[in-house]
Amino acid sequence: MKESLLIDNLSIDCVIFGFDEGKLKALFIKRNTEPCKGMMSLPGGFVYVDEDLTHVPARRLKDLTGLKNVFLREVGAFGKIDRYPERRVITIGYYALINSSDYKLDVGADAQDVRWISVDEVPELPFDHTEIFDAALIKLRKHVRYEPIGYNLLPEKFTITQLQTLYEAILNKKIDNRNFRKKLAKIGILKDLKEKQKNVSHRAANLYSFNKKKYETLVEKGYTFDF
Amino acid sequence: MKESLLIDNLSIDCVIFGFDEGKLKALFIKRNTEPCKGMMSLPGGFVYVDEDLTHVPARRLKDLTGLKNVFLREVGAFGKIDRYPERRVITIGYYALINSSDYKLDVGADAQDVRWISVDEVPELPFDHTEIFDAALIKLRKHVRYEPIGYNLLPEKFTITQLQTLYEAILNKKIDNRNFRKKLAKIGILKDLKEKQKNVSHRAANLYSFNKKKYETLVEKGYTFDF
DNA sequence: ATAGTATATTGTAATAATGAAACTGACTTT
DNA sequence: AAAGTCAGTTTCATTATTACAATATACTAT
Repeated sequence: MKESLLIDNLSIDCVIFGFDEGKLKALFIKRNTEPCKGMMSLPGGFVYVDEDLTHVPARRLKDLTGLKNVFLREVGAFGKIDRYPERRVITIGYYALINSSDYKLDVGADAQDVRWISVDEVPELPFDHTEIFDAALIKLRKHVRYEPIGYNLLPEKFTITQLQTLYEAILNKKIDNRNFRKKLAKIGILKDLKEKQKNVSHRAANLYSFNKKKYETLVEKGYTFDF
Repeated sequence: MKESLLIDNLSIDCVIFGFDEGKLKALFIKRNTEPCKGMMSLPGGFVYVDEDLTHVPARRLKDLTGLKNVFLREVGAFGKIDRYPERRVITIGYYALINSSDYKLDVGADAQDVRWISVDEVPELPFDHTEIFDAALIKLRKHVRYEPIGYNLLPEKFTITQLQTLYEAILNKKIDNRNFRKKLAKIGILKDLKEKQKNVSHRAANLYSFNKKKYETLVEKGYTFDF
């Protein structure tokens, strides 16, 4: 049985992004302890003395959603003197990208304390969580332009239209479909699965997956993207 | 007299970049306490309980170089279990850009414990300082491509050739002079000072300064750079 | 089978950015 | 005054980006 100590002045907070119904959303939980009991807030946690810092958000994600090997990026350190009312606590913010179909919340009665909220409908948050959330969204928007990390928000197999809708949701602007496809074709990091969508009431779209190998080769060669 | 407490499990470390003799350099200090006494290392420090986190690197810079209002960016949090041998300490890395002509080290005898070292000649460093340094350099290279932060490394008045040499040093590649000038002219964030270099043994170059106002206007309009 | 509906997919012309060479300017050194 | 050195401009060919609309396909309803 694990018996390690928590470091009580250092925490992490996580902005967990998902993509559903064509919208970019984030996962919030209702606080069940004081201070700020009852408010929706970012999932967070403290660091064990015998635990690497980067392990903490991964552990928290696993506890909350059951998901392992989640895509995680650091947002930054937040350390204003009075950010946490009880005592001096410095927190490290992270964002995670998950495929929300891997983690559909029960809409039943018991799940009231965990909610997906569209990023433009986020309510008032406790402590400096609004600042952390805003910083995470800004970083995501920057990162997604220069690295193909958006795939982490989609299922294994996806259509080009889904991918475009995702980019439009994150960057909050319309993208020309023909140019988008041309750019993707040129970069060549999509693997054509030679499969079609099923059970759709219109022309079925082709399915693709992300070609990670190809992407890593390009990065080594110093290739740079810009969506 | 200030009598506040240091938080002993949270520190900051600073990669201080300067540009001199056409080379990108960083400032290192020789440790005068154990552990690792005598090794060159990144300047760092601990956080006071009544001090905002972001104030710490600014204070350290001021103590070390006398410079205020230095350009500072966060690199990230470094929190491996055994990164610091004595006890569990998590550190936040920052990088700073300073105009090294504002802070010329005495090359005399007393300054042996502080040195500018070219970024491709950095020696072995204690703890995880190599990791922090590498991360800082990677971030600088990324940031400099999308924001005109390089100006912080140059004197108030500079020539376009100096600016180009700076970019070449940071990005470690040759840039076409004609296109570099065209791009600058188009962006229009340089203010032509209508002044010339003096005491040079060739045609004197025109001097410019950075037009911060213009830059901020462009950013508001959503302009994006790519050098 | 046919028409209707909804989404998938494709091409072309105009414009802008880039890369490369040849030339002029201003000052210094010999 | 001739030669050297770096500053800065002009021009042109090549390549990349942008803007823009018609056709193809799969399914549904009749």
